[in-house]
Amino acid sequence: MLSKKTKYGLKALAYLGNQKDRKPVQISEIAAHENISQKFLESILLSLRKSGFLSSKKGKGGGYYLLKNPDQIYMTDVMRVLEGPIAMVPCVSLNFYESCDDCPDEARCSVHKLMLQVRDSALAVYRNNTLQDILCDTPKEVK
Amino acid sequence: MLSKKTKYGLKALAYLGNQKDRKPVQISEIAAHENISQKFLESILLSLRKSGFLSSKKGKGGGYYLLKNPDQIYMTDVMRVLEGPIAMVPCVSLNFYESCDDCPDEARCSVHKLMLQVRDSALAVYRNNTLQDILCDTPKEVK
DNA sequence: TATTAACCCTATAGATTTAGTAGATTCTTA
DNA sequence: TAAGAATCTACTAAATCTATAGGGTTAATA
Repeated sequence: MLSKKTKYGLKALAYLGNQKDRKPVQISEIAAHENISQKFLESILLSLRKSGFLSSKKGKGGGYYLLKNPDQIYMTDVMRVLEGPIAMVPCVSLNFYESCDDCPDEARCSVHKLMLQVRDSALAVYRNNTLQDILCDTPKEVK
Repeated sequence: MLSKKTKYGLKALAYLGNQKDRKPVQISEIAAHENISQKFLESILLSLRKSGFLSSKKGKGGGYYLLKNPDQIYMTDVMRVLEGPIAMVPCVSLNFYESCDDCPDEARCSVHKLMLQVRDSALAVYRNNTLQDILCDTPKEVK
């Protein structure tokens, strides 16, 4: 299951991506528009800022804004920050690899065999989508 | 993340699939061989039996055995029983659909747009794999 | 009839998720 | 320089999920 953190994070990024300009948007506006608990969203936006997707401005007229163009923001990176590993088991993870302590031989492990394929297929989707591609009214171009 | 239930369930199915015949195999044997908590495995095998993948025999010489040939056991079905929905959000689930109460328009939802692709790609993998395909020493045939 | 092994029910520690609360800090504007 | 607006930080808490343990019951076999 996708965590609400990821779901809200994606929605917030999309909301910012749909803005005409890059003027700061307040947390309260995003929260209201996307039906998100404001305080929860606050912590999500913070982690998106710390990982370099967003920047923020304090004080009056402040808020959050995208640091890059939507077509430069890859879902692979966003998902890894919000949801964590793309792989469903650590032993097939590219960025968060860990061997299973209960499994004597990865090469002969059924779970490994299957989850490797699942990881690759998910990765293909995330690599093929930028924030631009999932904005509303933006039909996905076939590459 | 893949739950241990699913991981153990897959391993148990694979263990049974690797047997030469279909004689009942005891829970204790599978648990020992695959490093699984016996009690936990018990409940997993029970749910696999109730969903029609396995059958069991009580008493001496009893145990669990596969009801079908490994090449007739599709990962799509196994995953749905063990892990639940294949989709990461209910609003893109084929078998467990639920609309999001916080989302006014699915067609214009970024999360929906992305997760639909992820579901399809995962589904493609699960549909293309039977238990036979993930057994050890069984190279996956290209279809 | 004794043994064996699946079956079934209950409880629980621990982790994770999803927030809510309170206050501090920083920036902008008047 | 004061006031207000907004982010930032830290602590807490409820709710759920996960993984496992315990113990008694039922059915099959020898």
